[in-house]
Amino acid sequence: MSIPQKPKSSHWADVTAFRIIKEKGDKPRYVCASGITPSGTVHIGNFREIISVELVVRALRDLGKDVRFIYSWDEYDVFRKVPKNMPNREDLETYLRMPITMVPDPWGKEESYARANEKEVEAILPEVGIFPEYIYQAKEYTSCRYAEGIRRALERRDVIRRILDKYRAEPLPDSWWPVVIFCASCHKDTTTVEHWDGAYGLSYTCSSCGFKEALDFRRQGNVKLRWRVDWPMRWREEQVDFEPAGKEHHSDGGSFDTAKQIVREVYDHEPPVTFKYDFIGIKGQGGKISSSTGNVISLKDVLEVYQPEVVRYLFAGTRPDTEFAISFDLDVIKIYEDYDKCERIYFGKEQVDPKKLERERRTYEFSQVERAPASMPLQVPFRHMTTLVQIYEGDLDALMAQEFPSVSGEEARRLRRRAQCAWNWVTTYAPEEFRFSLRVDEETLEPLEDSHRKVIQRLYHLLETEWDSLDEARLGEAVYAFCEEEGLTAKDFFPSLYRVLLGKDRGPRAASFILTVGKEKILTILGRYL
RNA sequence: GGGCCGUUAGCUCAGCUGGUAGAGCAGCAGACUCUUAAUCUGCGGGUCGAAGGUUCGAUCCCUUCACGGCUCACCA
Repeated sequence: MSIPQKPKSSHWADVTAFRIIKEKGDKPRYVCASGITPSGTVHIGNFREIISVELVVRALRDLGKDVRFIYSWDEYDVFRKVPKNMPNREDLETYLRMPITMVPDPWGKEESYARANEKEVEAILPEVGIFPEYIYQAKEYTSCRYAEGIRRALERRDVIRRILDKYRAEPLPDSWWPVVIFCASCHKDTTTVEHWDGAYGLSYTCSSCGFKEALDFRRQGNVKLRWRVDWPMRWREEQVDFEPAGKEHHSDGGSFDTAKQIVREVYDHEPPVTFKYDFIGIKGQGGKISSSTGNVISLKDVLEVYQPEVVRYLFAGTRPDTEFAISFDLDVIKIYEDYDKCERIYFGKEQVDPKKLERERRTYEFSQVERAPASMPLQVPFRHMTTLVQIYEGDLDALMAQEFPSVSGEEARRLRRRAQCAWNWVTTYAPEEFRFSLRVDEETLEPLEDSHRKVIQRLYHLLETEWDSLDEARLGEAVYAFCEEEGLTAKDFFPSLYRVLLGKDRGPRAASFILTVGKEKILTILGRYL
């Protein structure tokens, strides 16, 4: 197609896309890769890798480029230890040293431990609009796809050793090989290479079961390259143009660094364009995650509180090399406000200086699961949503039907999702002051002094007769007037009102709250005090 | 020891194709005879870690230094 003169915007994903085209040249197709080892629950930190790639993929596609987006499950890897958050830990221990694809699923649903971890991710990525092509490395290895790559590594093992030794405290021993062999009999990696025939033949012995054999790795797939060699080999195999990596891989002597050297000196190929991404912290979560995932925060957990667009916004709006924390505390409200503001800017409802405009618009586009809506969706602030959702006691169907009867389609889906998140947040993470439940079905009466009861009664009559003409200000004034006439101050009275409505001394701003709750429910409750 | 990243208003941070700094919260003042991160309006001016350099001009580029943090030196 063509090589653009400058990035589409100053957004980091556009800048990276521009770099890829500039460094790799004008290609009919670009390969962007991501990958992790499913050796445990895939957490939100791992998610940063895949969404970072996805954003760059989008940026390239927005430039009219054809992109292959691959996600490698590096699952032909040894089961080293049993993670703390797994069930049936003792059973799992039997499988230590085997590839994680041969360890059973501790939940007993999937074909393997690796697959169970993979499935969880694959099932949820579509929710945030991410659709990579998955590559299962155990399948690739066991089908002997990488035989040539393995042979090359064996041939140049001295080169590899020299590269790795530059950074090691202890040089690799003479007996070191760039491969790991899983015993064909007991499946463990406790094997020692005895001999390499200079081509495709390897012989080994297993210290666990005593098994020994000579194999041809063009026909037998239990030989794999060690991580630091495997990565560069696959760069060439898939012709990868772009792949980011965590900061731990990016320092000198880190695996990305050595892979860069190995791909050049062993595989005669250029490394992909890259950047490093920082870790993700968690804030205000306080160990409230369900026991099924232990203390590991996964994308699923984040989606309980943040609607998909906002999750994307979090990552799209932060430079990858910056560490940030995902909050589960009061900051959630602020994050939603920021997203809504970005949305308003995108739709021209809020003015911002031209420099920021371009970036904000792009961030909004990148935040969308599919594409940006044609017109601005109805915005219901998260804070307000927490009130609504509690009035309806989590009944989202009723909430949607009664509060937003005219909203439909995608707009309704987003709103409903936000309502669900608000409910989850209120019930799980919000501070106690945020929670309430209307005493619609609670028949027990609060003991009230006469003057307080009188104000309640007068309020009842006012609401009954003039509901349709009341607004927040008028209602507020009226309540105050009633108090004064009964010789009460607002400060004295309001706790009673809240006890009557919610069974506690405090609650959301009274006037707007009453109007939001609705005539029927309010009169039901207040009517008990007539 | 190597590498990387920070150091900007009280706090949390934006600002990164160089043109003498912004936002939120806090704070202060006023409005509202209501209350949860509760409403409205106005205000506040920080040697942009330090010292050099490049430039007509640097928070933004280069060098050095000081703090703080992360990471590799085992595996993946």
